[in-house]
Amino acid sequence: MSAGRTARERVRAELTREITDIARRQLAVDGAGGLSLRAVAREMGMVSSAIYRYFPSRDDLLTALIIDGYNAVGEAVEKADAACPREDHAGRWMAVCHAVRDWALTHPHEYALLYGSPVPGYQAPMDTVVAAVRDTVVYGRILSEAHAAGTLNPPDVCPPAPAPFGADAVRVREVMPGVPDDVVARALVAWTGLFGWVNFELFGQFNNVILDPATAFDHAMRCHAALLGLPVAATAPPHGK
Amino acid sequence: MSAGRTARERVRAELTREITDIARRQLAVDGAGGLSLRAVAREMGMVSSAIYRYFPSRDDLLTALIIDGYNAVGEAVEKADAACPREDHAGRWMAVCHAVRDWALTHPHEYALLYGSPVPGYQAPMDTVVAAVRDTVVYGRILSEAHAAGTLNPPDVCPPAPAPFGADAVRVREVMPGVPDDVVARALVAWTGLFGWVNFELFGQFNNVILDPATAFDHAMRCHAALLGLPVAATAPPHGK
DNA sequence: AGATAAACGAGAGCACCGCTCTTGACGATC
DNA sequence: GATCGTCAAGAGCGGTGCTCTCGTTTATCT
Repeated sequence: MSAGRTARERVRAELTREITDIARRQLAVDGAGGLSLRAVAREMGMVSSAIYRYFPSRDDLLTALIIDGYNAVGEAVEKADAACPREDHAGRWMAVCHAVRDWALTHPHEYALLYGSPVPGYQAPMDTVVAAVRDTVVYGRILSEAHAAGTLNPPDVCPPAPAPFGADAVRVREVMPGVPDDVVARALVAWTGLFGWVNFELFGQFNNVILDPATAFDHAMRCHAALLGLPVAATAPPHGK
Repeated sequence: MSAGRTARERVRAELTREITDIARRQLAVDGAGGLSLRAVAREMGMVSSAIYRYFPSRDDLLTALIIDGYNAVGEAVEKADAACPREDHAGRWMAVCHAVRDWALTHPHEYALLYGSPVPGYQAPMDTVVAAVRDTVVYGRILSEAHAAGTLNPPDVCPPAPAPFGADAVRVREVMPGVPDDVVARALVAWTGLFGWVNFELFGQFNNVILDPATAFDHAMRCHAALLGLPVAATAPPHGK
């Protein structure tokens, strides 16, 4: 079962992988719009129509790259979380934030493909959603464990979550069992705040304004941690330069 | 000065406007990637090359649409703010949030053009930045006035802003004079949180999870208001259906 | 072992795109 | 009335995604 049984299946898997590799390289250079099947074929010494034996359309190739991207950021988040002491829930949250930002900064076009504007006419198939929530699962687990450990003490500053929110909260709670509605709401605030910040930084809204985004980002995520009720220190960790 | 003096200038201005109108309509249907100069020309009964008399390249047409978009959302924000009592700073913040979200929901492709992934190879010229900050100026003025009125009382939950952040804070403070560093930091948190939420909602990250985004959004923005120190009520306003 | 079916690469071709260049007609200005 | 700048039109270049057909190769079934 190491690879496909027949020689044909083996070379097919290898070529498929080569296509996605080249496509990812092009993506990193030119962005999603610059991804060209013909260019991929040219670089492989093939003819453009041959690519369609492996990916029936450009969108299917994009889907493969999107799934790979979600898995890459999910894996980065998982590793960052795993490197922290289990009981340091605030540190794990901060590690997740920095992992997302670091991955986004090193893979800007892939990040844009995942969290930027959807490519026009492209409909994300169901295959993507399972990979898309890998990072969210990690995030939810941190909150869930912090709540179970009793270290999640959200300050009494927000108004109580409105009753109709409860219906949505039960769905979000699937990735953070046991967490009460008010904290679920704050979890959404922090999660959207994390990606909102990275979007601003990556898509240029901070240009000429925030010149030291690393410092500001770290502090902003600490504010989110504080609102969540995670006990967070003031000074920045030794992370980054 | 109502319009250009000569007849030639008048018809030129009119045609330029017609081009942007058609382009905006195409943008609303097919998104930024689907914007085609040839299609615009076809709809105008012109030949494609004639468009280049008015916009030297596709990117220049995009720039015009981007500037229009920034002005549109800026105007929506200004109107929403102006409709509130001056001293109700929390209400004004909530009005701004809902104005941004409502405009984004009614103009999703234009919003994506402004706040989504940058189109590959496109470099935003300087003309765009002045229009881009119209909404931010409104936001900053609300905070500045609330601070001056003494109604801005941020709860003591966040760690103090690190010293290196001060350099960036002075630039942000240009749109919110008088506001101390700690509040400037929280202002960035709230602002990125607002657009981060709208991005998630518009770009599909909430699909199958948040089914009542209006309710959740309103509450999330109230949480941000609370963190900012704006006195905010619990229940939702009569806004929307 | 031989026949059958599936998979494959190559090539031509379609309709579209952004963009450039040239040409001839029109209109404002001196 | 001549001139000069502006304009729409057309042809054309190189690029794109995608389809179809054509021989060839490979795996599988009888």
